[in-house]
Amino acid sequence: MQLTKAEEQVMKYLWSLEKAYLKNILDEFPEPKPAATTIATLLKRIIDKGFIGYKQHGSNREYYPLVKKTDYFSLQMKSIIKDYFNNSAAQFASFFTTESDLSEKDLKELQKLISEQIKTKNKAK
Amino acid sequence: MQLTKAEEQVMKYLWSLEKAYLKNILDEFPEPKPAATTIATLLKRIIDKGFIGYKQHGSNREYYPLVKKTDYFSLQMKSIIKDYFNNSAAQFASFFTTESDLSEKDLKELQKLISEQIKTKNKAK
DNA sequence: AAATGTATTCTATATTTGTAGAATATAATT
DNA sequence: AATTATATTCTACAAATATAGAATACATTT
Repeated sequence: MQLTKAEEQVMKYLWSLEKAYLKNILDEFPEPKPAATTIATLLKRIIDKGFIGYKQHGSNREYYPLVKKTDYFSLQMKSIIKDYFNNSAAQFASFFTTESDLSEKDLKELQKLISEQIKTKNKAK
Repeated sequence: MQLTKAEEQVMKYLWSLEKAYLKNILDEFPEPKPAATTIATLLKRIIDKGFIGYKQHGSNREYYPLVKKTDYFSLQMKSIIKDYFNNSAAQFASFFTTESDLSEKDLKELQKLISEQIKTKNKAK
């Protein structure tokens, strides 16, 4: 299941905090802050969706992500690639490298990475 | 402004048709098709958001995208990269190449593309 | 133990989104 | 001219989402 925008925002704060009490998350929000009950509602919904867990400490809970940011991100990417590139990661990659306007330094960095990837693939054989 | 899921679906059909009357879009939908008025409502909303234009032909309209699919996609990517990669396309690219599990053939293809990119960059100097 | 700070749950409302019926309008067909 | 096909607008309602007040509960401080 997917997170809504508001839920995602809470997730993002939690990912950056790694673990947090309601208060800590509320503190992250810029003014005008939402009501604490709003955060509580969102936390509850995110828990129901299985993205957040918690440890009970007295009457409070210490929340922590159950899904890694990169994993959640991967899902989003897959959905975009499916929608816009006919499910082809290669097609996406080629679009991305030509359109993203990376600097020469970035491009060379990328080349190195890809070389390593290819090496790893060959080793696996 | 962003499109909602239902609006995006209509956009996708319109992108693939390039231009279309309501009927043509409706035809693209698989069974069970939505009501024609539903499509009409969505079209109107998308027009208000500025993503679609039209030419009036008698009482009908021939709709066409005002935003290219790749541009719309780029916006989505930017938003994701901003959210998950601290606004660094390079960071994203490196994550992507290591995580996307491209085939060796795809990787080599990518390398070629990037080489060309670098060449183009150098020419521009 | 009373007061205070914080969190949680329950409940509720406003807004946005998805969906479509009814009424209306125009063009093409009979 | 009447009928039919199609599209459009207006209106409406249901579901999902965003937001938060009221009531309640526990822990800490006084």
